[in-house]
Order: sequence, then structure tokens, then C-alpha cells
Amino acid sequence: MSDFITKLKRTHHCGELTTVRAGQEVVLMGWAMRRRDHGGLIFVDLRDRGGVTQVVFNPEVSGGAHSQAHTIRSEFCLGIKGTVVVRPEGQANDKLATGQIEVMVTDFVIFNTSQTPPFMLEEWIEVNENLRLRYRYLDLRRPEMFAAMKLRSDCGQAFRSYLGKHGFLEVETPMLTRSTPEGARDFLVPSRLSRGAFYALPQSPQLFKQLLMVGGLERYYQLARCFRDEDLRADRQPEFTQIDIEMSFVNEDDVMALAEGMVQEIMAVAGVEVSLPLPRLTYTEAMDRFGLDAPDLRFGLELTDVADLVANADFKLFSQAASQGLCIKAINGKGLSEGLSRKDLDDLTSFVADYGAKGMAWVRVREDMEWQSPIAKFFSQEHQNRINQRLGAAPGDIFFFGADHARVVHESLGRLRVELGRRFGLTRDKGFYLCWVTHFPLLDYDAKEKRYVAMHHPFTAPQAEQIELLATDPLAVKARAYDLVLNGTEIGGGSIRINTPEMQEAMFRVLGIGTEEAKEKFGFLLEALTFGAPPHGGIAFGFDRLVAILNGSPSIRDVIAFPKTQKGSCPLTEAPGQVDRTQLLELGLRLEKGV
RNA sequence: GGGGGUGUAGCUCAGAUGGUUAGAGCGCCGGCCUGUCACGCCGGAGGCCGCGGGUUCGAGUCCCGUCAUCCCCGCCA
Repeated sequence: MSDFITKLKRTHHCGELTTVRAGQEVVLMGWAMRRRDHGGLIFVDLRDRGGVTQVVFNPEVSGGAHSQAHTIRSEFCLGIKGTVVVRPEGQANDKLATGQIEVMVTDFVIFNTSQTPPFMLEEWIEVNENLRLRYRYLDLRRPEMFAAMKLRSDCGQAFRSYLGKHGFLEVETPMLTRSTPEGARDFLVPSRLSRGAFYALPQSPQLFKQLLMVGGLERYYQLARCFRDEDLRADRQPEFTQIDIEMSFVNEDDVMALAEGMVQEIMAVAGVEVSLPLPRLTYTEAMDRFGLDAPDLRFGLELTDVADLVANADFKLFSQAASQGLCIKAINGKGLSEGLSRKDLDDLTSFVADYGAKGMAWVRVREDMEWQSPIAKFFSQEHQNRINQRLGAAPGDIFFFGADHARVVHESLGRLRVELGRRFGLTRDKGFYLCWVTHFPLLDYDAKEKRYVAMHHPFTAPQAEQIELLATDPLAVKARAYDLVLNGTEIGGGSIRINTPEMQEAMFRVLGIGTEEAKEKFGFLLEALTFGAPPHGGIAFGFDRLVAILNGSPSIRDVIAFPKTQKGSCPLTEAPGQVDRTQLLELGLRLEKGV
């Protein structure tokens, strides 16, 4: 028997046998998915990563194999040898790729038995995610999970082959690096050899890839693991993977052209055709029309400025807002009025409250084009007509208004727009809509810390003709930055970088980082820029997000082999865990009591 | 740090108004079955109702706390 096991050599995968192989002897290896034991005939659905084949144990073909087959249970790991036979008349299974044939077993081996799995692996069963993660190795046996892993791998291959073809070098940058201020919280690693000092895990390879450009590599890429110690979300994990790219002697158009060609090839892996060049919007246009810097172009419901139309209406909320120069915009929910109950509107009002909107005025357009709304009485027929006209009103429409600082109106109406799209299925089966968003502001003002902060990161170059504005009107300065947006999700972002020490120092000054501090924290970069740093720029894509969207997954956890829960723990390994006292001693660490 | 949802058999869930012995489907175990394919039939086992307090004659159900998990806000250049 042991001789049989060691000599048994797999000839096919379970998904590939067809009638062409009829009569042929084959060896399959995989897991028993289901056993249908008729006492006489025993059927087992054998599954491996390639698919499923029905194998048959017939007492008249092999009595020994048949009697042992009674012991087969779910997830037993098997090797079977048998003959491919065309199924008898009327016994084909159209639901199975291999349903025209079956394998008549002549001999088989149980490589390993299995406990009863804690959950069934059939894909139609929804299982608690925590349980799936605790037994991820079983979860991964599900065809759906294999498909996700395969898609991820194929996308990675497409990315590597595309960039390899375009002369890029793959370079690994350090995982143990130094903590950088600004940005996210770092994961720290205590150093044993330098007591009291810490490495940080990289939030991104940003500085290293710039140094590679100074190093003359000209074209770099990496499938880079990045770490950020912040709270998790469906699309945020503490460690995630970035497609990281940097190029020398390029401008925005060069990087964007390279990147969209790459995205086109990656998406082709998922069977998605992308035509180039991709549409571009400026940041200002995106905010004006969609309220968000990551517009979902799969549907309309765009924002419309109505400030001029309501300025002199009797509705104080609007007229006052207009006189203060605040932003007043509206969305026309085309044909959605009927689908929204009073309770839905209350829900949506509290929905926008999450984004700072103090209220939400709405107007239903009746059959006769009259307004039905709590605020209708404040608007003359003239006002109503003009607003109807601008919003392209038709019976059955519903308007939503926002009046506040532009930031609040854009955020709340922008999110409302997406929420309406989701609720009414406006995004369903619409395919994939990509666009670039360009000309982001270079800076944002942090009211809490009372200083300017980089919108992208402090190494992003300002638009060349606006550099003087940096001193006089910093918020007006646009960056040489660009984001790639897919169906309303930012999947990539990058910029042309600052490549002279003077400009970089000026940037640090604007950000309130003093010369001493800059030297201490970024001295190595500033110094590198003094040695003939070439003009350069690049881009980074959220690989997990991209694959999740292509896979149709609501969470990136579905395309990560071993993801963390929302508390950052791993149900499988139970990380993070306690460590021995001796380990702490070696590192010179002591835990505070009561913490 | 904050808001919301969930937690009942191995899994997915049901258990109005507090009331006898907590249910179903699937899975599991045993038996029968030679054309099933989410096989079928017969029988069976399986429960700290997340955990800890409280209210009550009586709590799966009500209250407080806590833990786990999910979604969101903050945070994430």
C-alpha cells in the first residue's frame, strides 16, 4: 500500500476531464467534498483547486476500494486512480464543468482523514467571517476564495510583466526603517542592538523610491507591503499592499500614460476592457459636480449650484447663506421621489448629518410640476420655475439642497449622491468607470493644529507657475498630483516630486517644519537632493482595493489570504500576543502596570 | 474616542406582549439503499441562549456593565 502511495502520480486536475479522455486511466488528487453512499454505488465529489469531478466506487469494479470508500468523510484528502467514463444516458450533470464524465475508481488512498469541518465549504452558505478567519485554511479551499487568490496573483503578474516590459527594475526597500513624522501612526519595532531605539515599519516606500531616483535607477517598481497603525475599515487593513512606481525625467502626462496602460492590462486579467486615454477631471471640477474628490461616474445625479437662484427667496436659511457667500447646491434625484418615504428622507437627513450637514431640505416635484415640500411656501412660483428649469425637473423628481460652507455641502451632498446610487441600484452592473482627478490643492489647513498640512505628502511638487503663491496664498496653490478613481474609489495616487533642496525646504517652511526639525527628520532626503537629484515622479496603487473591486468584493479582506479583524487581531494565530519576560528584557522594555 | 448592528445546537437562523421540557433546516452519528450529484428513507445525539451583575415569584426575552465581531464618524499625508 505504501508503495502505491509513493508511486501515485497525479495526471489531471479535477476540473479538466471531458469526454475526450474517455477510456483513459487517470490519477486525481484532492478533497472529498460530498459523499453520496448508496450502499452499492458510492459517489464522491472530488475537489481540487481546478474544479470538481465525480468519482464512482463500484463494488463490481473494485470491491476493496468500494468497502474502504464507506469511511470517506467531508474534507478527507484523497488520491484516486481510475478510468474516465462517459456517464450513462441521462446522468450528465450540466451544473458541473466535468458533468459529462465520471471516474470509475479502481484504487485509491486516503492521504489524510479530516475532522468534521466547523462549517460547510459550499459557496452558497454564508458563514460568520470570524469563524472563516479562524479556519482560514479551510475557507481558502472554497472555490470562491481560490478564485480571489488567483485573480490577485494574476493581477500581480500582469503588473510585473507590464513594468518589466517598460524597463522598470523591481527593487525591495527596507521593512525596518525609521519613524517619520506626519502621516499615519507607525508600527514600531524595538531594536535589541540599539537599546531604547526603534525601527518603524514603512507606511509606504515613498522616501526610498525617491532615493532610488537620485540613485539613477530611473524606473522602479515594487509590490510593496505597507503598514499603518490606524483604525480599520472594510477597505483598510493595518498591513496592505501597494503597487509602487517611480520614474525619472518625466512629467504628469508620462506617469499617467504609463499608469493607465498598466491598469488596462491588469483589468484585462479580470476580463474588463478599458479604452484609453482615460477621462480627466480637475479636482475643482470633481468637487463642483460630484462633491467628492473620487467621483463615481457610473451614474448622474450631479450637484448643481443654485445660490444665485435662491439668494432673494423668502427662505431665510438660503438667503442668509447666499449673503454670507456660502455654498448652496442641489441634487436632482431623477424619478426617485416615489421610492423615498418620509422615513427614508429622515434617514437620509441623519445620514448627511454624519458629514456635518445641519439639515437637508428636500422638494418633491408633483405631476403638475408644483413643489411638495416643507419649504415650498417660501418660494414664489417664479423661483420654483427657475429652479425647476436649472435642475431639469420632471414629475416624480426629488431635489435635495445643501447650504453651508462648500466643504460641508460637497461632502454631504456628495455622499448623499453615492448613497442614492447605492439604494436605487444605479451602480449595479454598470461596469467599470475610471477617471483621473488632477490639480489637487497642494495644501490643506488644519484648524485644530493651526497650520498647513500637505494634502498628498510633503514631497509633492507645486504647479511651477504658482510657486510664488506659496508665500502669499498657500491654499490657492495646486499640486502636480493626480489620483486614479475607479467606480468612486480612489485606487491610485501620485505626483511629480520636489527635486531640489531649496524647494523642499520651502515646502517644509510652509508646513511649519523648522530647519532643525527638517534636518533631523528628513536630513538624508534633503542631502540627497543636493547631489543632482533628477526630476521625478510616480504613483502608487492600492493593490488590495483594486483586486477587491475587480473581484466584486465589498471588503479587501476577501482578497487577502490572512486578513486582520477590525481590532487588528488575527483569529487564526491569535496575534497580537503576549511575549516572554526574557524577550522584553533583551529589548530593554518594561510594561507599565495597569496599562 | 464616538454612533449603529449582531451574538441562541457544529453551521445558518426562528423564538410578539417576561411564563411549563428552547425550536427548524443543514451538518454530525447509526441503520437501509446500484445512478446519485445540495441523493433518498428510518432512527439518534447535540444548548453556560457570548460573559458578569441586576429587576422579578419567574429572564433567551427587560435594565446596567463587559467581551467578541461587523458597518460608519473621527483617524488614515
